[in-house]
Amino acid sequence: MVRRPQDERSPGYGNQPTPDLVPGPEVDLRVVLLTREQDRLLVALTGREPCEASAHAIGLPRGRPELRRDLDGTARGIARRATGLSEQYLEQLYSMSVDQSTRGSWKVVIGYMALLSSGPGGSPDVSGVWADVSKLPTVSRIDRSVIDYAVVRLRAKLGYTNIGRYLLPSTFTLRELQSVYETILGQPLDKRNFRRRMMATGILAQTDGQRRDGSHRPAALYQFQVEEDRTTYLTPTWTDSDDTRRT
Amino acid sequence: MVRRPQDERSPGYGNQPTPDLVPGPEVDLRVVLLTREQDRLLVALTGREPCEASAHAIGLPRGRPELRRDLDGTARGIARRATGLSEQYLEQLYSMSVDQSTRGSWKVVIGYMALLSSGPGGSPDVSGVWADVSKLPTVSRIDRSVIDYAVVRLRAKLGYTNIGRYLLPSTFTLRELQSVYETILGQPLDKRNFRRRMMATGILAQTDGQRRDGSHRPAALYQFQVEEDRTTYLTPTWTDSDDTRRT
DNA sequence: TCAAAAGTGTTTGACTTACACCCATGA
DNA sequence: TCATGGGTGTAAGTCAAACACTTTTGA
Repeated sequence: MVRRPQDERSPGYGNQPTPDLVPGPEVDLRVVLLTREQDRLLVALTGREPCEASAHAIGLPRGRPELRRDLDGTARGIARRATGLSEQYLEQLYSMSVDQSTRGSWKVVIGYMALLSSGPGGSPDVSGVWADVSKLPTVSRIDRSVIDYAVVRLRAKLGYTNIGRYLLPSTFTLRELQSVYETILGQPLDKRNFRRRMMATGILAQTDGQRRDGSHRPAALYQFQVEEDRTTYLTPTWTDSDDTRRT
Repeated sequence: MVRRPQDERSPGYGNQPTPDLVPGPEVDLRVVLLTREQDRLLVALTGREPCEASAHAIGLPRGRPELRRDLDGTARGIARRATGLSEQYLEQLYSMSVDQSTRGSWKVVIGYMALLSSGPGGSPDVSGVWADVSKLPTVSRIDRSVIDYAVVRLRAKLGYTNIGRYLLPSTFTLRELQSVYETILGQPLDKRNFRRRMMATGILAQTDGQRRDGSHRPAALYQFQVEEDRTTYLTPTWTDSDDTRRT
């Protein structure tokens, strides 16, 4: 209950050795670009340029912040550069500090997840390879952490959002939608319960299209009716704006 | 299905004007320190030093990354400096880019949430003020966003974790626990249903202590039995380690 | 007519909600 | 004895899970 309005503990930037003069850590963005193909979840990995300070030949598309773009814009640019396409969904994952022991400093790595629908012709092109997330090649520990966490988030968000839609083309069969869920969750789902649950959301609309896929009954094509309500995604929303006034 | 193993799009840092030479954005940490007192959720706000580039007299405790500490450690240091106590729970919220239009650049603001239990003597001390989150004084738009998002996250996590425990002392009555939930959710809860739900988690243990609080029946004191299973918190876990080898 | 995937309902148990009274205590 | 908050149980409804057969089509 006692409250000293101000005391000798220093507020704000503290009293360490004039921190205004130290340069601050580097910021490094890494994007986990995910797509789906034939019941596998694929992540885009690009080659490393020989000069880069990485012990691994391959890793997540990455980049530094660009002066004329905010974080999301930079991440989008990295995704675009890797695939030539714009992603359908982008979400920031987490920022972590990475020790650069040899330099006696560390940097901030900001992870992003981006989802890309597999078009009718299979996986989109990428300047590198699409690797199955369940059979990853050797990548750096950091890249590995970011990829693992992206999958954890994606899996969790399947439960309370319609994030799966961003891995599908605009029209799709219910079986394809179910496959997205099964691929990400890593377990089979009951067809009837799944269809009932999806229908109960009220955002699926049957089109009059059909897909003939073999010597059996064709499947009805569906589409999502409305744009997603982003508030259910529990991602912050703000205007990217100034809160300083001087200089 | 077509995959070019490598093509002319540049991987990695891209071909923009030698980004290795630009200094990169500043990194700025802000901590939403929350505690609970008498059915109000309080956030710690500290005074701004006159030289600081803020238009507001008061705001979230903040700081720059420190060379010998990682992000979480820095956030903990900021919390400690503001309260003199160590927080019970710390979680990174989100990183956002903030336009510093007047400088033609931007910085990265990394938000943290920290929870502090109100001790037996009321709110802990703070070098500043504890403000009711539902009646915030004027703070910067960024601080406001970070605070709002912290409350959103806290509210969401009440649903699937026991995060509320970090706002309580080690022993507490069920009524106090319920009050934590009611304060954060902003709505009253049914006493019987709440108690049943809490008991069903199996992590509450009744102690043989009691609390006499007025001219009525004393309440039994409880405590949480085990340390929290952090995997339910959906926060990434990794070893803070090197992934570079050269220089 | 056969193979293969599409499509369709019901039953059960678990969980959530709403709701009202007695209990122990100090003043 | 009264005022105050602590403590308890049941019934109804909703939601999730398990489960099997018929339909449509091309070969």
